[in-house]
Amino acid sequence: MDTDGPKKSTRVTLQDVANAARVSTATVSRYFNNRDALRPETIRQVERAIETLGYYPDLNARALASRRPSTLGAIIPTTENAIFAEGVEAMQSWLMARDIMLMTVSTRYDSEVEFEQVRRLVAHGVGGLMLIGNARPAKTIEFIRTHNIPFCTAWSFQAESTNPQIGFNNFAAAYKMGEQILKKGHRTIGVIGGLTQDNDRATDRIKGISQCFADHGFPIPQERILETPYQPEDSATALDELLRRAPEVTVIFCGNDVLAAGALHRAQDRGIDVPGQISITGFDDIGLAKILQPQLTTVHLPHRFMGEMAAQALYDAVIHNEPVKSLEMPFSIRERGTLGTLE
Amino acid sequence: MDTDGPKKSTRVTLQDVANAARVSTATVSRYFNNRDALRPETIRQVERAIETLGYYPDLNARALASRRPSTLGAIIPTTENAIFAEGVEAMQSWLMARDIMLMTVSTRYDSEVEFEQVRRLVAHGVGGLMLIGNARPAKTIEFIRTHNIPFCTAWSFQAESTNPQIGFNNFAAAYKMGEQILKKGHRTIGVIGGLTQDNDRATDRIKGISQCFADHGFPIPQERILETPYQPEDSATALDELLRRAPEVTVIFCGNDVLAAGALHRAQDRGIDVPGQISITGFDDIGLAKILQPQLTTVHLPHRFMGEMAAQALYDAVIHNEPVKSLEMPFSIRERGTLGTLE
DNA sequence: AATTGAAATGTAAGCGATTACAAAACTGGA
DNA sequence: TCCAGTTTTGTAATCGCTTACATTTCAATT
Repeated sequence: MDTDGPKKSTRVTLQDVANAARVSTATVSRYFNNRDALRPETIRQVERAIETLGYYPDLNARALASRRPSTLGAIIPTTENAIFAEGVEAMQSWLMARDIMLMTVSTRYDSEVEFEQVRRLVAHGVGGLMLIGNARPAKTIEFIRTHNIPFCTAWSFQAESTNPQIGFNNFAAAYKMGEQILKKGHRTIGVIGGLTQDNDRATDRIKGISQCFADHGFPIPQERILETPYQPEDSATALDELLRRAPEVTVIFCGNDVLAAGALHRAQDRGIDVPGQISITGFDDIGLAKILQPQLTTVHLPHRFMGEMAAQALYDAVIHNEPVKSLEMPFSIRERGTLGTLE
Repeated sequence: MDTDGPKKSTRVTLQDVANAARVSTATVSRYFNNRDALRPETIRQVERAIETLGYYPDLNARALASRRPSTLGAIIPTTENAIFAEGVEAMQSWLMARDIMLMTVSTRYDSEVEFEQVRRLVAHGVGGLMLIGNARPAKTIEFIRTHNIPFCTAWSFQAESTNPQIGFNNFAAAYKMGEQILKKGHRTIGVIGGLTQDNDRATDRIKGISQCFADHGFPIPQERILETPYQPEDSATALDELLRRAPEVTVIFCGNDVLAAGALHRAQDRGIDVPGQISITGFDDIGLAKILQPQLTTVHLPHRFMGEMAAQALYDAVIHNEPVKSLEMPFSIRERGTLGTLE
């Protein structure tokens, strides 16, 4: 069919450099991994050879020979909204500075897909894995443990979990937001949460707000708690449903900022003033929160910091063989425009 | 210097499977790569061995031995807003189904960083690369070409570029949006574009809208064209500046949806009705466009399709040694709420 | 039963690196 | 000058896989 000759991109190898520098491959290898063991004179020779040949090491071959992985994996529910982007980006930068590549894949919130992705990443040789949250079929963690791969979960910190976790307490954060809401005078609340199946973050957030209101004497009736998929449209629909069921609510606690955006949007569409008639709160504090009109009152999380900590933990585990230890991240409420005071 | 003990996660290897199945490693390898060459009987044996041992191939070792890469790279300006996320996600899925991993890294819109990332990905052994747009220092493409790595650029299609491109004509799309704006009766326009340095998309979009208005007899004065970084806050500031310079504008063309969101937000903050007093248009049609209130009138792009096409092109190049051929994607205007009619 | 060619399998040499271990080249006393 | 101890370098095995080539197996002919 085509006449493009075979690709002969003859890679420059260690051997080539060794030849050019008139030393052995071991010496060139040492140049990269153990430079102190070399005479300055030798270093210069090798340096020159590398320079003129334009050599750079094949990181996969290195990983194979050294039994030291050059990649880590991050498995997140979705890349299409910003919730995880910032944290993963921070992770990536941190690792990259140490010559480790982060392979990021997504699961579309499906734990079977997640399992598949774990297998794939392991096959691709990642030395460690980061997963989101703790809720999933046992086989996934079993698989990882069986293959002796360091891992941590993130975006969630649950005292009861045995996973190494770099995350925050979703329950407590939601509880705190609840207190804030109560402080503003609200007593009648509706909840639009994410799907709780295999999602401990969604679950804990709903639990947190529920517990808070119950503790203060205003338990939330079941029919005022809705679960909905992770799309603004779904959230908009949920808002309609919620107002149908309980038109008397004065505030709506949303499981995350995207849901809050959808609810806010629909409310405004229906001519409902926010926060005049109804208040709305979000969770995560992604960039979106500040673009909305009014700006979203939401729970702020240290995404970048969390990403870096996860990176570091995994790195230490893979390179220095340290156990991954859990770390609880702080959170805080960001008061902006969507939570109003009720006289 | 620390005493990190050796990691002893004994991997199950081809050899192990071969032993268990009482065949040679070549046969087991054939099981994966050339199954037809095997007797059904043999296939079953190998299958059983694989099953009981829980074996899965080391994709890096395979890539090394077969000289067939198992990874591709995508280098995008940012992962933190959704502009590229959807396309890259589609790319990823497409490739994953073919056992190829996509390594995605970001440049923060810095072409030096981009160059570094290219080097890194190449060192990590990617078989092909996707970059965004055509504007960058020559050395980057030279480097890629020198190393004989198949590549394509995306999100931009320029007749004058010699790169293989899987993208759309930003100039034409902006021009078309201009016509739409004119059709609504607007004559006095302001432009908030992204930074044009090393960014052909931002450049072409500004050129497109400018050309359109000029062609129709309403050339846009230089002072009504602003360039701003890629953050909603910057765009908000730009809006202030624009209204200071030219309070008479009736419509603002924004270089992308994020900028449009920022401008919209600020306008509303200032009590300006959109689209009553001022119209705003976006570009890209990311999820955000439909969350805003009112929804954004913007240029719709086939993100997923583009991602898949890029994946396919690169795949064919890497696996079947075909040259990467350019492909122009269609675009369309999505009329929503932020572009009003002027009587 | 012998022959033969195709089909199935095995042997062993890489792929591009790292790293025990061995050998060679320096050191500085005695 | 010689020797022991340190540094520096080289040799060659190895990582987990693929694949050219060699060998064996087997069914179909004669």
